[in-house]
Amino acid sequence: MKLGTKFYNRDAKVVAQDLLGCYLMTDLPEGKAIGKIVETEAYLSIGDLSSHSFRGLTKRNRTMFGPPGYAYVYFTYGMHYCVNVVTREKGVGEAVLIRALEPVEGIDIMKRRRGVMDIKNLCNGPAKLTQSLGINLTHNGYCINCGPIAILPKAEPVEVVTTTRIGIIKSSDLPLRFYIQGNPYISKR
DNA sequence: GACCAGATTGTCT
DNA sequence: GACAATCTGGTCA
Repeated sequence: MKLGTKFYNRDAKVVAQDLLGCYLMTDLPEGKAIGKIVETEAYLSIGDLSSHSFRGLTKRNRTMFGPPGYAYVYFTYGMHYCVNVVTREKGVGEAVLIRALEPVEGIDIMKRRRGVMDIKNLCNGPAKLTQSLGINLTHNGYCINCGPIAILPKAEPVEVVTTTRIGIIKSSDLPLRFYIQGNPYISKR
């Protein structure tokens, strides 16, 4: 079973919760790397001042306004990449930011790419997991499950906790951050 | 463990 | 010209 357009073409806050427990995989020449999604955040198109899509379509965020089920990768703070999954129909501008993974496969590759030995420190942050999985700007706009980036369905149901988002100033009071209850691999702060 | 500053560049005002 | 959906390494306790 594969997660199709129907799965992604829903409210970002619904998709964000449903993605918890699913597996994010990259299959690059270096090798395969898989992690379980344990933390996400939803970014909406209306009333969400911190969403990149809030000010309308720009060169940078055009992927967010594309069809659902695509990877939106952006560059920030002069040195970091973050991955999102686009939700809703083309032109809406909603996405789910993937904030943390629990390493499952290809851990040696992740360690090499990160230069860190501690497993708990490989994917517990949005910029860390992109580095571990080898994701960069060239993957922006890729269709998920038709390229080197794939998302696999969850193996078992998970217990979801809802809180406010992290690392932003505007609209930081909205309850749009979700993570798996009790999982040791989430980012903290 | 908690708090603080620095890195570094694309993008928007 | 200012700032950003962040991380790391330092200091102090």
